[in-house]
Amino acid sequence: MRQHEKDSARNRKLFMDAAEALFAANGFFRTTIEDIAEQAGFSKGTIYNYFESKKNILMVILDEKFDAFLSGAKSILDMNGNLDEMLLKLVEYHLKFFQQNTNFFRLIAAEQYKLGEKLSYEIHPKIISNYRNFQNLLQNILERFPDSLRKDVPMTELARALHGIISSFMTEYIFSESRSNIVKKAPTVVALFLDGAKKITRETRE
Amino acid sequence: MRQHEKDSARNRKLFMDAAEALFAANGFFRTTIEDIAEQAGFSKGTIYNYFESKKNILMVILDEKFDAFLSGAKSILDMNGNLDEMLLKLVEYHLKFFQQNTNFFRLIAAEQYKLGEKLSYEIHPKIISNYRNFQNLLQNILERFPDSLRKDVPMTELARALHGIISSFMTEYIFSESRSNIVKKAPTVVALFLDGAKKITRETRE
Amino acid sequence: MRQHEKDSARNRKLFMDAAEALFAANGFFRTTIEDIAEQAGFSKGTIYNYFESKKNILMVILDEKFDAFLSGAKSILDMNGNLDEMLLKLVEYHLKFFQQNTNFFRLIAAEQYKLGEKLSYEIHPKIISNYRNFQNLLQNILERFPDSLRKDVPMTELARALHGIISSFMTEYIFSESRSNIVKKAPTVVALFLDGAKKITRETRE
Amino acid sequence: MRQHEKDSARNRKLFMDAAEALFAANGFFRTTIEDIAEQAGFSKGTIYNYFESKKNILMVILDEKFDAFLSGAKSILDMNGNLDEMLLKLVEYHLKFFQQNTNFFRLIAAEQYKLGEKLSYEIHPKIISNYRNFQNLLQNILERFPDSLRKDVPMTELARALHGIISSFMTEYIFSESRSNIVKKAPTVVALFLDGAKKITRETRE
DNA sequence: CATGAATGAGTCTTCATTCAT
DNA sequence: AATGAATGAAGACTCATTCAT
Repeated sequence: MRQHEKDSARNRKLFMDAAEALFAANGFFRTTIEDIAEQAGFSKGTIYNYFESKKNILMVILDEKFDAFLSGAKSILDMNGNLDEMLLKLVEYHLKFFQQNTNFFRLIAAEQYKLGEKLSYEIHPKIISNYRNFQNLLQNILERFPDSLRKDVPMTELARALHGIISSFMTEYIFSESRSNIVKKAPTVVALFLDGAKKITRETRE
Repeated sequence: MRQHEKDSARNRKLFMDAAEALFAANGFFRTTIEDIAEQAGFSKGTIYNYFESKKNILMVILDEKFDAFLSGAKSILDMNGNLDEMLLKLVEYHLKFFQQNTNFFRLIAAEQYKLGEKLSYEIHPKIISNYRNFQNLLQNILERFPDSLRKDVPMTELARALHGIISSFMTEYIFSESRSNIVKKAPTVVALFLDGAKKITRETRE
Repeated sequence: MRQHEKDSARNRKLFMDAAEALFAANGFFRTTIEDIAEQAGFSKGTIYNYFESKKNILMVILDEKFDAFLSGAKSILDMNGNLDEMLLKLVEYHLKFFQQNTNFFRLIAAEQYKLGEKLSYEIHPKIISNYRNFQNLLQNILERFPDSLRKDVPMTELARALHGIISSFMTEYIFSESRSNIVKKAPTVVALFLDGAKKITRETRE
Repeated sequence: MRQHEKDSARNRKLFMDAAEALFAANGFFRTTIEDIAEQAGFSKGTIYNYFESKKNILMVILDEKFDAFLSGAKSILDMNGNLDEMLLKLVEYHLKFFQQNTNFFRLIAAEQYKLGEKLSYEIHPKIISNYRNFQNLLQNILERFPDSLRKDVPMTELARALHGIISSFMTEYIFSESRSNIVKKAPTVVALFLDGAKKITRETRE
């Protein structure tokens, strides 16, 4: 890789980081190309040497983050462990990724469903797909332990509930603008998911 | 109420319904005043006889829906019942309200975090406030049954988890564009929340 | 004249008074038809039973006031008197008319030159014409006393200077928002015009 | 000063000249941003690289012209001369400035009093202030020669009368759309102001 | 006649994108 | 590659005028 290619890659990253932060903070339509350029330390026109369009920046951000997130999550599937351990690892991974990419989650939360007709045709599927992919990973793990899980609720819905509990902790984190270590909440999330909210005699369950 | 007052109220409703649907479908910034007018069957300028500005339409929608949602939820608190029954009622209420106002939930999900600096100062607090208010209602119910609930997790987090499970079922509904009766899922939601995903000998729990 | 005709004339006057005041206060383009209607105690649409258009209101106001002003001024020409007396009468008349119609003078001062291409084609000539007509009246009087006036300056310019001095007192009145009796200044105006600002031995002049 | 800075200043001037001419010709509200851009040889949006808003263009024009006018007038005060000479210089200066900036005077004459509530709060004071400042300059000169001037009329009113005579010649120039050299009228203006319109034996006055 | 809801042409302003330097 | 002036399509909002009641 020659020098100018390294520069190029570095600048591209600068634009993407700036865009990610600004999209998250102000929304896609309220963020101007000039805002992004300024934040990245360049001037407006330069962006078009790196990205085709404003929309393209968003697409690239989504692709890179989703790829990174899912490939990391998948690598956890290859590990061994019992139900509790596996779930804990995955939940910890999600919360950690969230903590390191709060801006990004804010962004997809904000633009979660629709961004306008044209844009949404391209972006919405990415978001849904990522959402479902992660939920499938959860489900994959659960399916390895059929005997440990209740039968009266479909696996899909079990996975969905876990996904919901994880999300609720992230939402709280975003709304409260807390800076505490959310990863520590992983055991609570798993415990609530597996054992529920009711008071029980622990002995009878294990 | 005279005729023109009835018309006025009816037209206002027409605009709000149109705006709600379009904001939900295309986002606030992608939706033009002209779109809303056309959808409502009027022309551009007429909107300004009913609302001060585009932003004002959004504010009014949020206020009305949140008020309706919360006042309905509060009335459930006045009822009696055991933990399972109370939670079931509240979850059913939420899912029903969701089913009747899917557009609205899509809207607040989409605009959940940020809408741009100025707008978000006024709207974000409303959304957070509604979110917290409902979570507090859940917590209020849980607090009536301290002896039935596990002690190792704070009430706040129990309520948060329940809120998360409810949301995950609504998210699925939105993503899948399902038209099935989501209210039927209320017992599953409550069961998962209270008893968790693990297979257990029911007898030992009660 | 039947009753409804009297009402009609009265309402017409209400609209014109309202329009005159508002045009003067806010300018023609900043004044809305709704403002005028409200000020007159009617609602928007009613204006169109009395006037063809917003522009038409302005035209009618100008015509009526200019006619009144000039016909009053002309009647002074029919009187007798020496130079000082005649000028004093005319200046007093102008200042009195001004005082009773401050709004109107504010209006023509503000819209004095142009109101936009279309409008100005119709209104500008009226204003200029009135301006010149009054100046001609002044000149007519001066021309009756050729032996009393300096010969080194054309009559036109003498009349113009007098017009200027009158206007400067009205301008001061408007700018200072004074409510004092401007008519009292007539003798000063005439004296300054006839004798100038220099200190002189009065005896040598008469 | 680098090239693009020169261009920038030049373009800014182009916009201001175009705006000045159009505001003068058609009034502020009748002049559109697109008119100005076209007249200046640019397209609409470009104006906003040079001025914040349409209103801002007007403000900047007023500020620059008034500053130039008053600073030029003040420099005349520093000169020496007798009453006639000093007044002649100042009147010539005013008429010359007028001749070189007819558009501008047309503009402030047209917008002299009101431009609508908001705008007038900012612009009206500028116009009045300039008007008074110049009148004060006239008065300053007159006050240097108390023994040459009549005592029965306050200095303020003497200055006002002179201002009025000057204005009447400019008004005539605008109304007649004359292109003759108005500066030549300065001696007439001064003579009429100082000696009045009456025929006198010049010898008796000096 | 009076009303005021509806209309839509007209205006200011924003901003993604282009392109000459 | 970087710049930033120029562009012009697009959108919020205003308001004179119309017209059904």
